[in-house]
Amino acid sequence: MRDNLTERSKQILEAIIEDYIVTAEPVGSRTVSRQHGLNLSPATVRNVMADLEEMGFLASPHTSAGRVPTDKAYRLYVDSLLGVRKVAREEREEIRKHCSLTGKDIGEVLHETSRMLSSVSHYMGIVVAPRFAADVLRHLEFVKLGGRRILVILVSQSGAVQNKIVETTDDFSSEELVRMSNYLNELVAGLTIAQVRSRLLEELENAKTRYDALLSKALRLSQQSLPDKDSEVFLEGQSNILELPEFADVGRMKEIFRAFEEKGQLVSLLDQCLGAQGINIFIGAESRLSQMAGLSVITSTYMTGRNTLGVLGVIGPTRMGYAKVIPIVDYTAKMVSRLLEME
Amino acid sequence: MRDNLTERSKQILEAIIEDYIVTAEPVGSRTVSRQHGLNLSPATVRNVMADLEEMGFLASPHTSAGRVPTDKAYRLYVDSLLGVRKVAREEREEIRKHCSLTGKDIGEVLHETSRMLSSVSHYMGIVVAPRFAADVLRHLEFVKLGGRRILVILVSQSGAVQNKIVETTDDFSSEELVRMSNYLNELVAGLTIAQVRSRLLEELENAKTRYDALLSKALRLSQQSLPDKDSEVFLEGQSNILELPEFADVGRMKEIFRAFEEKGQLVSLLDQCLGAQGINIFIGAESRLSQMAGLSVITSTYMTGRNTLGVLGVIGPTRMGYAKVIPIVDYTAKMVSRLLEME
DNA sequence: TATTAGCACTCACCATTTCCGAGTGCTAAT
DNA sequence: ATTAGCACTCGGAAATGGTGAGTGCTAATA
Repeated sequence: MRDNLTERSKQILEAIIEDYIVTAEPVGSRTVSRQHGLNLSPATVRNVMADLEEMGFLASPHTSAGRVPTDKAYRLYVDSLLGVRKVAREEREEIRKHCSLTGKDIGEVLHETSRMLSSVSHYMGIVVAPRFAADVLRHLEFVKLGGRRILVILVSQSGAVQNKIVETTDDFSSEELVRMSNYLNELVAGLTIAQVRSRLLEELENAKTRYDALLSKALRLSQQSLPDKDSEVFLEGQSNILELPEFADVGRMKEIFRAFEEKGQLVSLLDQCLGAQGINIFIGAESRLSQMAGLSVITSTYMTGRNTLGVLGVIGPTRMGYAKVIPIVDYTAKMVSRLLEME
Repeated sequence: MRDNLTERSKQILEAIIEDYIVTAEPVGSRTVSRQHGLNLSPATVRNVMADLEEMGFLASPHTSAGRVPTDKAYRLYVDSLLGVRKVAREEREEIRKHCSLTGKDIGEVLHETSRMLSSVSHYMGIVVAPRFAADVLRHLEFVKLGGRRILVILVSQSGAVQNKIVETTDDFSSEELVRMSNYLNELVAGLTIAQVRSRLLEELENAKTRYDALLSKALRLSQQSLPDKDSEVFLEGQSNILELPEFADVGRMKEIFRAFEEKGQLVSLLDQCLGAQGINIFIGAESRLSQMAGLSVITSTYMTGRNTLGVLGVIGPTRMGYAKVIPIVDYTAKMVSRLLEME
């Protein structure tokens, strides 16, 4: 038996995967031969299964258990076996009805999206907020707080807001602050936050401004508030995966929760998807993170125009209901994109 | 034996509690008689223990196990047995070094505080952000986003920022938006957000503004953006409690995580502490929440001047290291208060 | 009278054993 | 090429028995 699979073995593999997805139990030859249309005796199925195991698509936990699909099997499954399904009507409803902007801020919208993804998929929903630094600065404002504290507010094109408190040595008047922000708004109009950063540096060197004390202070002030915080991640529905039998073991559980508490790794994993547009799937150990063993991630990017903003998706067990979840993620990404469109 | 405890039985109870706090194992009479200064035979200790059990301070999991302190025992312990300790030097260090404001926003500061509480205490840290509505509005601003979308930015006295996207039917020019915000800033100067709300309504009725289309639109616009979101909660260190032996059971685990995913209940529990200044302790079932069985909460309020802002604290098992954690929470609350002071 | 030693008893916990059946791989028959 | 038949494997549940920490009671002791 060569490495290319016959039609039949594909069908059997698919049957095993689909059975395992719902039962989470090793699948035996009887089961396959019985429930699925293909009329084959258990013995025949066993032969095929032995081949599939040799090719690395199946594994047996021990001699007298059934077979379990490997990551390789899931990969094949999502790449070629899986028929593309549409989003079910109720799911579509639930996604749609959550889409509204008025009265919320961007963060809230993304947070809710993550919650929605988790509740529709019954796994974990994850949304990575746009990198602020990559966005175009729309508006900048200084607000005087008590004492020597100044609040710097940055608004990006897409409506994201960042604010930072800065403590100054000088005591600026409100009028000075207004003048400063007018000056700066003009200086940086239309630049991305990242560009603003270098623009400020340039300007600091500039002979003209060097002799205007107020302006150069303004430059310094805004510079202090530019360091970007790490991108926000919204991860919801962690309790959903507590229900899964494969994580009933407390040790495994701990490991996963520890991993998710440190959002950084998660971000760098999902950042890899930023480049590739559309649906992206990591199965189990494919991502190099050992903590992801047994977990799969389905992501898609959301964007305005041709500008990719961020990544959203669902994290579940490798035996996730791909056929159902993939369309959900896809549809959600599209809806969020449309929602954030600021023509 | 009447309900008032002799000095000796108090000592024994204390010994049992403290032993149980570190071991998480039922404490037997041998153990008590051996390690603690009071020279008593196991038999004597047993007699006392039997009394304490009858009085409801101890419970036996089963005949041949030691005794376990009840919630009532912990209550007595924190109220009268426990000597007030100071914060250890290293802990104080760790708390202090985290206290800085520059380059962060309020949310970030509180989030970090929660993380810090969890890492210092080794339980969960929790911080409830100030109710925005109770704070005085400092500044209000409209920023035009693409299309018919307007971003409303509200800045409170204490430096908290809320922003909301509002979709309008009219297409305002930037100049109009500036005029509108000037008008409104003047109108609501010095009022709390809650007061602003009613002030806006009043003004909408007002004859003067009724005939100025722009102004009345401004009023409606800002009104739309006032509905407060539920107060933010920062809960960190959930994985810490995964380590605790009493939650090794998966069922218990699930329950707790489910409870914490729904932050609402947590908030309403902690809101009860807003009134009472200073340290506040809930032990196990004292809070009416069934999910809190086995958990205790130590909280304190943080404030600027005599204005209570919010609540922060630590959530741990009932057998928490009270002697260590209480001072930590107390000290942290003071530091955060000082940090947010905006003279 | 308060404390303590002694002792019989209880019961969770651990390790061991036993048993069962689902599932396999092989071989021979179709 | 497929399938029936069969011996074999091995995890997991249930039954068994021993161990020891801990108890409550009683009688001796200071």
